[in-house]
Amino acid sequence: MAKGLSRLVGQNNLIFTMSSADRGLIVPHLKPVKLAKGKVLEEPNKPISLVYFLNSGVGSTVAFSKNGRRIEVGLFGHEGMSGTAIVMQGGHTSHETFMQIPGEGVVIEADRLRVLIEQSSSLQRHLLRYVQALMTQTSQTALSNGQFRLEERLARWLLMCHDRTNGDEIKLTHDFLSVMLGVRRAGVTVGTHMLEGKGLIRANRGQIIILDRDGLEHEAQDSYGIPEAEYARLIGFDAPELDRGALSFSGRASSRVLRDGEKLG
Amino acid sequence: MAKGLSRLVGQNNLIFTMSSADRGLIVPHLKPVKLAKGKVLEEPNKPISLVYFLNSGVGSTVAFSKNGRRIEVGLFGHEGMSGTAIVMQGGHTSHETFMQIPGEGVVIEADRLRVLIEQSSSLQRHLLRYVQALMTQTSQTALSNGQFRLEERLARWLLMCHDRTNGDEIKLTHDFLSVMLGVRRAGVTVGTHMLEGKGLIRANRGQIIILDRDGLEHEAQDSYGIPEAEYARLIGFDAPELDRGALSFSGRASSRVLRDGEKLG
DNA sequence: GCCTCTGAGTACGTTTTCGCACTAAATTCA
DNA sequence: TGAATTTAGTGCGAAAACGTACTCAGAGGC
Repeated sequence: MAKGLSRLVGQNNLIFTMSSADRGLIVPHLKPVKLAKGKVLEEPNKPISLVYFLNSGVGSTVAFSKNGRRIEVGLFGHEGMSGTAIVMQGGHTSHETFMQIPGEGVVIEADRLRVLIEQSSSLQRHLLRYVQALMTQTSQTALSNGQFRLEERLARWLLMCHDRTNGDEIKLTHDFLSVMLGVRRAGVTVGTHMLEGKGLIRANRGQIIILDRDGLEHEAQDSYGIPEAEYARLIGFDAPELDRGALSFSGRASSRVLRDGEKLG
Repeated sequence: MAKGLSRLVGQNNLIFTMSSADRGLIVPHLKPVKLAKGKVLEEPNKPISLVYFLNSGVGSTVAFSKNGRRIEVGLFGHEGMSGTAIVMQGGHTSHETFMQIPGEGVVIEADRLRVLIEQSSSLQRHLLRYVQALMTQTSQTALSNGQFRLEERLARWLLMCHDRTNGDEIKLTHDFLSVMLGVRRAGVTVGTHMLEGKGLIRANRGQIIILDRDGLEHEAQDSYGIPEAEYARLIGFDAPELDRGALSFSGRASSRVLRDGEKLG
């Protein structure tokens, strides 16, 4: 099985799949940005002033409690955006969102996006449907956290990350991963060894390489897949006004042939 | 501390807090319904045709995986609604929603609601903000599932349920609760004994009575509270055009004086 | 090259929860 | 009233994950 959410890593799929009218509306307000690792895209309980659409890299949304417990509740890359509270008319959230794997994207003023959403109900609809896909992901994360074992959750997370990056190499530390999964750092080390022992990944210092994606999907049991299918249903990967046959992604292309550095904005 | 989400159990707070213009728009299309325990409000992967606003009782949204694992990802009562995928323009979700504690409410055709949302951006905004509050709840559930112990999660769940019911008696079985929390039935039995031992609740067959709400909140650590605060921020409990001083809920009223059978529709 | 720092590997007793199974009590139904 | 069913209580070994802490190795700086 090929990557579940890839079409073109390097181009934001939300912008790619909106109507050309909406794209015409939004593109003039987008500025390209480089996004370093750790860059904060949303601060908890603070009004969101900028909304980011990623072309590459991975962002993470983390919920936390006062006593310091934290866990990832959302993950997005070139298929998504930050600042969904703008789309939801809520202004901000209690979560923190930051870059986990560096990349680039385009950024728009939140106020400007608000205006555009008001102007175009089709744009609003498009972004709302993305937020619904994201909600499905969060729900599935709640299910995974409560019902799946560390190893399965690790496999799921690696798959989600793999979907959002070019190539098969993921650069991050066990320490970082342990926060995302809400487990011990040592637990991640043991977990990666398990997956390594099965020949599914190879792990070096600060790096995990996906060797057998199918095997990982099997390992993740059915903790992986539902949100990805929901995204495909709600957003899809086709440019709505181009030849569908030529561009559609139906789960057959390999990640290696999809490289593309093209940027919008 | 009084209940976190109560104003009037017996009247839907989303409808109560919308502008009177929007209320005038929606009320003619609402039909009162009784909602028996187990009544399915949304089926997984099926278009939603009816949207329910509860006046009383509690509904639950459950995510599940193919191999039969399931867990609650959303809970709502008189403060909320079913069918949020209509608001999100997604049509349906992969989850199941059903009544967990019987009650009553009002129901509207999904297609009709779609039209009303299109007509009134303030109505849409109101409902979107509710969905954001619900997302916060799901996120917090993901955090709880991954980071809190059974006893804490149990306390949290009881509090959330208490917020949405009249009085201090909650009628449900350990078996049911175990599905919601994603733990063993026997685990719930042990958990309730712990809370009972601390004098926070009393449990009989098919019934749990909240004795010490403050104690439960302390027990739940900070797994409880954030979504409730977010709901208050985004929706609130005031009728927007009435004297705020007279009706506002600021966490002082007791659940016992809030009984009210008044219904809309 | 050596030192320092960061990230990973490992160990071990402990806690939490599980899976399973059996018993007991309350409720319902015939 | 007695049988059947549902719900709750209990026990026990096993699995999973935890907290903590110490060691080891690669990478970068001086």
